[in-house]
Formats: sequence, C-alpha cells, structure tokens
Amino acid sequence: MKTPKISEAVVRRLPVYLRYLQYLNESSIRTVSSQEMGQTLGINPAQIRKDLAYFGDFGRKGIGYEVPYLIEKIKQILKLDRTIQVALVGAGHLGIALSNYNRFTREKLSIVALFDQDPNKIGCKIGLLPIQPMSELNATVSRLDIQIGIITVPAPEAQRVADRLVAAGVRGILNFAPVKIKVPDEISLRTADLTTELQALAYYID
Amino acid sequence: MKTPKISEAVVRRLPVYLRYLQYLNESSIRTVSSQEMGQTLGINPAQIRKDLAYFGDFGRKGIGYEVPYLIEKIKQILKLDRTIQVALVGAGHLGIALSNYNRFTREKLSIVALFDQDPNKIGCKIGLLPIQPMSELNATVSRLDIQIGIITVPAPEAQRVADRLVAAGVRGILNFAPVKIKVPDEISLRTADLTTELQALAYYID
DNA sequence: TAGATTGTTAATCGATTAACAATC
DNA sequence: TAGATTGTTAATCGATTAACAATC
Repeated sequence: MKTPKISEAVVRRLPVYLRYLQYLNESSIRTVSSQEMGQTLGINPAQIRKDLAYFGDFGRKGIGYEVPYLIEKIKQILKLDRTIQVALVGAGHLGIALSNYNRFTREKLSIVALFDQDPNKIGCKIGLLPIQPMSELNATVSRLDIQIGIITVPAPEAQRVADRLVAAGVRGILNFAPVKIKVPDEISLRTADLTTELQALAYYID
Repeated sequence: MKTPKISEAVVRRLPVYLRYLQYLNESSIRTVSSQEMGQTLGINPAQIRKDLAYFGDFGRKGIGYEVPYLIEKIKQILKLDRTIQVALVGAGHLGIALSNYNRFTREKLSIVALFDQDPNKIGCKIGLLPIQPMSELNATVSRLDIQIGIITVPAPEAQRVADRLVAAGVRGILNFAPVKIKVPDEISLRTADLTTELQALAYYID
C-alpha cells in the first residue's frame, strides 16, 4: 500500500466501486472483471484497473477480481475497516438526516455525538444520541476520540464552528454550509454544497 | 451567449463565483478583478477569466469586472433570472432540509411541490407546502410547469421515482439517493451522494 | 501617459483511454 | 492449450496555468 500520489478523482471513485461490489456480494456474485464493473458504473475499465493498481495487485489475470477480497481491500484503503468516530454540529433537518444514515454505522464510520447551540434542543434525542451544548465539544471529542466533524449549521456560523472543531482536535471536516471555510493545512476539508448542485443543474435545463 | 462546449468543471464554478459576487455586492463593493476573486476563492485568476470569457466579454481591461453587472450575467447563464419550478420527492429530513433552503427561492429556483408515498404524511405542511401523494405527480408537474425533480427517497425507491418524474415531464433530476439511476439522454441528471463524500474524507484521515 | 487588468493564445500539466505483454 | 483479463506503458485528450498584446 505505497502511495505514489493519489489524485482526488481516484479517491472519489473508490466508494463507488465499493458500493457496487457490496451489491454484487449480496447477490452472491464472487468474481467480477473491470469490464463488467465499467459497463455498470459507466467508467472506463482501464481506469478501474489503474485506480485499483495504485494500491496493490488485487486482481488475477484471466480471471478478474474476487469480490469479497476486493471489498476488504477497498475498505482498508478508505479506512472503513477501523472505527472512525464522527461528531455532527447543527441538529437541524440536514443534520438529523445525516445522523440517520445507517450506512455510516455499517461502515464503522459512525456519528457518535450531536451538538447544537440552540438551548431548546439540548438534551433532545435523535435516535439514541442526545443533543449536546457546544460547551461540551472539547470534552466529548477527547473522550470519544472523535476524528471527523460534520458541519450542518447556517453559513454565517460555519467558520466559527470549524474553528472550534479544529481546536477540539478533529482531523477532518465535512462542511455542508454554503460557504468557503478555512482550516489549517493538516486538517482535511471537504465541502458539499447542495445549493451549487442545484444551480449547476439549472444550466443544463433546455 | 454562444456555447463552444462548456465543461462541467466550468459550470460548477459559476455558482461559486456568483455567491462571492453577491457577498461583494452586499458589502457595496462595485468592482473586482480576477486577481482578487482568485485570491479569495483559491482559484487561478486566468481560469476565472477564461471561464467567464466563454460566455461573453464581461470585464473591462485595466479595470476588472463590475460586480452587479457580472451577477446579472452569471444569473442569466445559469438561468437563475427566470423562474424554474422544482418538485421534491421524499419528505424525510433531507427533503425538509432542502425545501427550507431559502436561497433557492431567492434565486428563482424554488421548490413548489412536495411528494411522499407515506399516507401518514400526506397533507402535512412543510412551511407553506402540503405533502402530496405520488398519484398527484403528473397533474401537478403539468399544472405548475415543473422542470426539475429532486429525489430524496431511500435508495431502493430512487429508480422508480426517477422513472415517474421523467414520465411526468421534468427536464432535470437531482438525485440524493446513494445509487446510480438511469434516465433518458435528454434528461439532465446530477447525483449528490452524501455517503461517498464522508467515505472519501476518511481516506485523508491520518 | 503609466499602471492595471482583461481576453486569448501557447505551454504545461494531469487525467483518461488504448494497447499489449504477462499470465491465469 | 486457447481465451480471458490483469497490470502497466504509451498515446490521447482535456483542463489548468503562464504569458502577453490589447486597451481602459
């Protein structure tokens, strides 16, 4: 698992491969070729082989890839084989929607703490998790060894929340607020902007 | 507004430019250079100029871009200057979160109808909008001239919902279900997969 | 005018795809 | 063995960046 320099495009395709492989596995299909995967996913087979080959020789010439084995390997690469604890800040509808995604827990990437600054929400439970006040952030991140923070607060508060997450010690942030936030270089940041998705779609209408 | 072949990457940056320009406008800043924009947004100034130049000569040499004028132009390009009606199928938390985004309405991209298949939800109101049964889809899409459908149902139902939206006459679909769906070529499709975002982020931890 | 900044062409960079030897 | 399919190198394609004449 040497890494010669993996582009973001490659990393973004891995979860797509993984999901398809899990579907195959549930269908009791044990082997798959890059040809078949490419067909289904709309991705060039050579690209799939190249993406996978960055991380190791997972296939067998003349045969293809063994589904359960490849699932294991991709999980390792994406670190989905070990527990990664996630905190979510902003228990609005989007926050609740995300904390309900059970796929996260299935993949050992699980939201284990919820925070909100609204005093009326403190103590309410979403599923099994109580909503905590922001004053608990540092203590909870340390206690549960939380590595990732998800931001689902309104845009004007996003930077402040990001700063607090960084100070509390998270290693990565997934930001859903429609604003560009700044974090130190050593913190991984991804921004998922739902409004720009819809605006970009409008371009293609007509 | 001739289109020599605009890449998706360009279209995805336009909403980002727009948001920053709107921020400048609210701050009463009337002029901006590609230099300044690039600095703030972390994008190469030459790229910004090139992106904009695909659609027209919006700037003035030696001066830069006039903020209100450029806002108008980008809105025109993204078709945010005309009303585009949107229907949302799946009134769960994610659906409610999206229908509450007031930015959409501000941009004349507004969610004007909600659908769900759960009989218990029918008639409940989210903001001003009642949740309608799927049996109303065709009639409502026609009556309100709805052009875009947003899918926020669970993955196993997504393809079926997409088929119904297409049959009802929408032109574009924004899919939030974590599954690849198929639509006819003439329908624009974007998939926003929140689970793969988080999985990709995990790769960069450590 | 002098300084600044665009629009655009050319150069660079990186990602995708094709091709094929290796080999199951 | 013959057919299939990988891993990888080379070729292609497209996107980003640099450079600069035009001009405000």
